[in-house]
Amino acid sequence: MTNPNNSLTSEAVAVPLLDWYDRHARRLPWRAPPGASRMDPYHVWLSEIMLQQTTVATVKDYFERFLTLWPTVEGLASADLDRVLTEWAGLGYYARARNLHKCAQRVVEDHGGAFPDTEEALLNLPGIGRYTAAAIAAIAFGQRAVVMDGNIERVIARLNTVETPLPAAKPALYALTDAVTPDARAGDFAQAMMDLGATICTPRKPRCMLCPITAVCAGKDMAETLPRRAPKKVKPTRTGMAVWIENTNGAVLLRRRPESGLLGGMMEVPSSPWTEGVEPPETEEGAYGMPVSLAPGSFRMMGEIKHTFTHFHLRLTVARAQVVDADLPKDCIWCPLDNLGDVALPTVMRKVAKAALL
DNA sequence: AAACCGGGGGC
DNA sequence: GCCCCAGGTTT
Repeated sequence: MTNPNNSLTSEAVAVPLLDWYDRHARRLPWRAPPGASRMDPYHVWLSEIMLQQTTVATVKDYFERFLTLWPTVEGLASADLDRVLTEWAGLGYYARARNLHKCAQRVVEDHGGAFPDTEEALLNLPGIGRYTAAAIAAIAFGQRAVVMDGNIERVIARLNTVETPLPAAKPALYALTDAVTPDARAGDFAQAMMDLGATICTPRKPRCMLCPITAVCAGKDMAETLPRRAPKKVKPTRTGMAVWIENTNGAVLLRRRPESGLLGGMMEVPSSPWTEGVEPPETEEGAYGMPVSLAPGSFRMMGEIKHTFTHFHLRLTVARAQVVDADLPKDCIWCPLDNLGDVALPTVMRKVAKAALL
């Protein structure tokens, strides 16, 4: 691939970068120690799915926990989806967990339990897009693949002073990444670029003085301003009221959300609809009409929690009440307070629980 | 193009 | 503490 600005070669970038990587590579649970045998594709895949939209520090414990529970892809494939969602709780983007489970089953059923070793075949698996297919091909199978994620986009935009805003700049950034990707050690190169982006070539306050490739970086004097981005949209605020309903056995009423959409398949504290542009409800009238009768006088306001999703802010008032009688639909359970840690509760609902129990 | 979450950094 | 932000896949 020709180099569009005709200045940066793979050698000028990859040699000092890989040298830095060999000396400073972070020891991570999913990374082979230097000189060790190749990583298990199952481990590479699991870590890459978790690392989508999620930081290394957050992923570490989840990764080790998943491998303890399911040491092989066959084990994960035969696990209950609800168990996988429970273990995934807190990582966010729960469609990833559903696709993870589906992908494990496809690997077992269609590929005899072995991950395919081409980008094209990997791309056909659920939850594996362009980035993850390239990363697995390079890291697990030693192939030359062009790996592009947000960190690498940033490093490349700065190296070449690309001033076109994202996402329009993506094709140019891909070509520039292709131009500096070496034939050998493409997997280590990709990991080195991502490490560099995470620790040195950071979005704000980049540490150019510590950068192993600062000598060949065209953008080092304007690094913090790159890459440029199209202006972001403002998020609206939605409000509602969540009602923490307890029975006399010390259990709380939880409901499973629909399989798809926001927090798909996760458990929730029942709440009123989340509506935009109104003040959060503070009376019983705002409560969701669950098929329960509440003990007279047991309804109390417990405070308010805030949470932000991809496309809106949420303010939920939290109320607490005692139940007298209930005829629960199938998607509802009574969860003993001691078992709250063992259900698929997303972070926003853990905030609700905390407010209700204070 | 829009939907999809949570944690961490900067102030 | 409170913003503000970055970040792949699917539809």
